[in-house]
Amino acid sequence: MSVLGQDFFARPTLEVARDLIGVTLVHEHKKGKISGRIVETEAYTQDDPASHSFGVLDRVKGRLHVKRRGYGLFEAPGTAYVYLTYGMYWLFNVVTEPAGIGGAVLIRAVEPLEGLDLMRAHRPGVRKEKDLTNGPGKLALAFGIDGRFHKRMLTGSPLFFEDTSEKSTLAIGTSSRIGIRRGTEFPWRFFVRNNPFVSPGKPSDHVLSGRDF
DNA sequence: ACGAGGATGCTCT
DNA sequence: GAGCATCCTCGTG
Repeated sequence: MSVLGQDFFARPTLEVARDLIGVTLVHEHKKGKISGRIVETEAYTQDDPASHSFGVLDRVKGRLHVKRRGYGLFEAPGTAYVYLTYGMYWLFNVVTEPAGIGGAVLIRAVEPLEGLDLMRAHRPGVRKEKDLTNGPGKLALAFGIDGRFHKRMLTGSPLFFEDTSEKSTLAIGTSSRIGIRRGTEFPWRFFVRNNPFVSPGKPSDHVLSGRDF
């Protein structure tokens, strides 16, 4: 087991998204340790109409405007990009590529490993274990991740990624991404095949699988 | 199992 | 004012 450092994230976004499958997400929470195995991710790149970084550079004529949404995607690799969607749910991303290039990976689902009691406390009313973390908004709630983590470095405590040795045996599928209107033609969602902890959402182009890795 | 509809607030046009 | 990288509840089958 080893903690993933900046060099892991300073690579092409698609590679990072694929390689994060099987990695353990750890939050050393004040009330106890929470962890889960990542089973679903999505890649968002700079030249991607679905990404918050899309067109940001052009619209300000080459100069980044700090207040604009998407600015955080140009931060150093391994930085958290956390934002509120639908006015209610935090979505947790990790910034990829060298600093100055706007890419990130959305963590969409994990399989709970440690801190199930804390997850349940953060997700009152949830009955089945898989419903604790089988979606990007759900896992943020279960892990206690919110806007306070925006722009924080994810290469050490309290929130970080831990590599494991069992990854190579995982059957990884791909599809178009979920919940987007533009960029639906890109198969940039990665997930563990036949894993019950993957989110129930439908890919935006209604094609269930691309090629496998 | 699956689909429709509402919640809710920030960003951008 | 529209759109949003979502989730929950409540229908029907």
